[in-house]
Amino acid sequence: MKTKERATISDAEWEVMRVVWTNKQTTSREIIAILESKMNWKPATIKTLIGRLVEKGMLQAKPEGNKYLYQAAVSEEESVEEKSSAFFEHICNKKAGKTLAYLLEEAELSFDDVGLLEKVLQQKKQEAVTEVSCKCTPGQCNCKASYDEA
Amino acid sequence: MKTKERATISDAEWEVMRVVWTNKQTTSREIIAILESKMNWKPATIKTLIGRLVEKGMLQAKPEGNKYLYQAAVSEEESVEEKSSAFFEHICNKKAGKTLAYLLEEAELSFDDVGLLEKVLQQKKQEAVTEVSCKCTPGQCNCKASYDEA
DNA sequence: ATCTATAGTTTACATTTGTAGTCGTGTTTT
DNA sequence: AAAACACGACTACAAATGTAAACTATAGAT
Repeated sequence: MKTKERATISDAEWEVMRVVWTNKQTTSREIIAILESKMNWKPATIKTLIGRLVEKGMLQAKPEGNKYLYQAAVSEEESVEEKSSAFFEHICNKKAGKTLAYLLEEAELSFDDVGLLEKVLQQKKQEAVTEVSCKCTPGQCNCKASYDEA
Repeated sequence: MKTKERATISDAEWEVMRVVWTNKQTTSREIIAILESKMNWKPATIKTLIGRLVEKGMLQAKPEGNKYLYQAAVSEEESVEEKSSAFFEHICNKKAGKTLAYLLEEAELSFDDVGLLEKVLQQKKQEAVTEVSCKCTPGQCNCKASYDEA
């Protein structure tokens, strides 16, 4: 049924991706060096993850002598956005605002961040609606009756 | 190594939880009625998910005659927060602000939401720092050299 | 009292994920 | 050249997840 959608990056694989995203062009040796202690993984484990990421098309492996140079085939932004969107699919649209407020509270922000957020928020204020539309399947959220919400 | 952490709610299971969170007290019949068409799941599938959620301690099953009344054993807020925190562990602290800005842009917000967010943001402005501390393992983000960032 | 619809329990099975060992083959070192 | 090593490929294997059939007990219908 699935529209041949892009495979997802698992948590363990994500650790590897972060290394590759950080080091544009890297080797398995370097990835292993960076993750072995942080994750307490055996080199073999990391090799497996690299292999899977290549299979999934998330990593590109350029032959370099008898080994490979790895580089990301998907951007970090793109991936983060995908993962976060997936997360928001778990909650009702109407709860997005409150959830964002929560995340905001939890975050450590710089003045610049706050500035950026203020700007975006100002913009959102323009497009703000009186009532966010709930697209949930009946029975999966309590929005349908707008009057039963404060 | 893991501190006997609470099991997680998988995506499929999450669908069931949403029904239970919405209907404080519910029956498998109702859960099935709600999800069968939305998810294109067979009743058996939903029964399995319910069973697993009970095992995991996410659902409480109160005997009611020969069947059960199900209710959530964990709150939706708590669960959403856990899932979102897990997500933010995937990115460098320094990127949290930009990511939030992205999420904000993507969200459909009401005036109330904007108001709430403004309030929270004002508060964050107080506690804002000049530079967010990066806690990443070297090699997993580019923050270490604060001067190589604009 | 019997039949039947139903809810829960058990079993099933492929895929994904986490975690890793082994093997073959070049590469580096001595 | 021989030994050691490094890297990718292949294999392994348990747990989690998605998906569901089969079986069982039972409450309600007739």
